[in-house]
Amino acid sequence: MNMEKEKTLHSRILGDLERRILSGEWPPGYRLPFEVDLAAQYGCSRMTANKVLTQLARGGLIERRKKSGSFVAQPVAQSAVLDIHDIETEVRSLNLPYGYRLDACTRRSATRQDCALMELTGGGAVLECLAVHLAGGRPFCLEHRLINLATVPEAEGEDFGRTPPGAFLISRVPWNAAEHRIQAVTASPEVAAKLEIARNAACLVIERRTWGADGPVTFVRFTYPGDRHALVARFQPGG
Amino acid sequence: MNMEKEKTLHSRILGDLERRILSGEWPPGYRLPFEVDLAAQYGCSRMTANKVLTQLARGGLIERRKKSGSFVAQPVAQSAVLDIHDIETEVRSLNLPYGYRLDACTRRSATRQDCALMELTGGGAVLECLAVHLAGGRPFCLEHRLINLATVPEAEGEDFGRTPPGAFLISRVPWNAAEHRIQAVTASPEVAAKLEIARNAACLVIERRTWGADGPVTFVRFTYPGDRHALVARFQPGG
DNA sequence: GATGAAAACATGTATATACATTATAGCCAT
DNA sequence: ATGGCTATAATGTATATACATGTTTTCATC
Repeated sequence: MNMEKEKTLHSRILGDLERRILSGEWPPGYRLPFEVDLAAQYGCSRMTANKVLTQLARGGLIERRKKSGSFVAQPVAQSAVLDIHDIETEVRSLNLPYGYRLDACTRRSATRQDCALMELTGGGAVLECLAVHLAGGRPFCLEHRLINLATVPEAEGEDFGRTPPGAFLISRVPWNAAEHRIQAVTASPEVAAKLEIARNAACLVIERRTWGADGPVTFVRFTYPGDRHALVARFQPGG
Repeated sequence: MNMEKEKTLHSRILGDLERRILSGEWPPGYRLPFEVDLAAQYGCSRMTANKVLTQLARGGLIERRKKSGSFVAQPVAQSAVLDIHDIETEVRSLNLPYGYRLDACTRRSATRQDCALMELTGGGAVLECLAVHLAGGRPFCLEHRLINLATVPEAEGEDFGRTPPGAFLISRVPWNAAEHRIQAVTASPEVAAKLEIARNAACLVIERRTWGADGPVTFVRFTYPGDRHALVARFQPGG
């Protein structure tokens, strides 16, 4: 498991400090040596010590305060990194042929629910798409998407019958923030029918809200059959 | 949404390059200026340009190759950061009193299933705990945990009747890697009874495997009522 | 022309240095 | 005491420099 070679100076120091923190030798709240002292202890320059401490801080293992020093952070949360892939990629990595079917695509004024889902304030026009992603001819997941036409007016002219809106949006619309929400739900009769699974089967639901510089871009809800899909995340302190 | 002040030199440059990449002005595969050229364009030193490019590379937005230069990466995946909190913290942040009940705690030789769950190779002794976390007196989530006694021998003497094994492990055992697996499942009759939910209700299952320097440390499966719990992850390119 | 050595090149890492920023401690006058 | 000033200490950022590392290109030799 531990395949790091720690070949560079600062990665050796980083590993050493990480070990001290993670082993509890330096408990939460402990003040670690100042940059100059670390530099002296390891026989390196302050810049190198700074780089190490900066990375530890970015990784959330320590907290830095001017004048006071650097402290081991209280372990409030494990932050795991979740790679959320494009669905076509996901399907193809299972060695299954990918397919896509657009069920509906309508333009309308944003309802109150639309506004809530996209965290829209002003209202305006939205595009709503319902689609099914297929793997090996069978339903793989459902997509329910709202696109804010105020920030993505060019989406109105697009034909989403062949290419999923996700691919279009990823390649054409700049965005700078996203939020994911992962839940388990019981399949409604409609969802069960579309996914060709048993009624009341468990489904994994991933909702994503995306923002660009000009406000909300899109909201999308993916619904996967629960017994056929899992999200995997990994965590390595300090990366 | 965009609350960044970009006050330092390299964060301004970083923001500028990010904008160019995310807006599509520099498409995937595009070779960005060399460090020396960037330094010249922005009137800064090569070290500053290097820092910016290094951060972009860490964030996965670009890929760097010696001699060849730095290239905008193909957007293979959105990497979202998921903060997985301690359950007691999670419950208290809902303003509910936290409770905990240990249902079973047995020591045994690792079965084949135990080995598979923990990715153990050699076998050996394990500790298995079944517990319920309560919020406001009602079941909040189930915990099913295996502890590898080969790497955590001191767990055998612990009394997990009061404090959950997770708290003990987090505070006492060093670990350096973890993997999370998130799924939706249909509640079995036993699970439904323990969580006091309807039979066949959807549940969110989070499994975590943890490794230390000496091999697997623990495996834990948390089962939440699907309609009462969600995981939230956020993503900001470049952080 | 093929092969391999050498030069050129871009990034990777580390150092010494400088100055900016900011929180703390101590001091001084009221 | 107390309010506010200043000195100080630690981190934050940036620069110039140096050498290491790994690729690609060039070029001399066989």
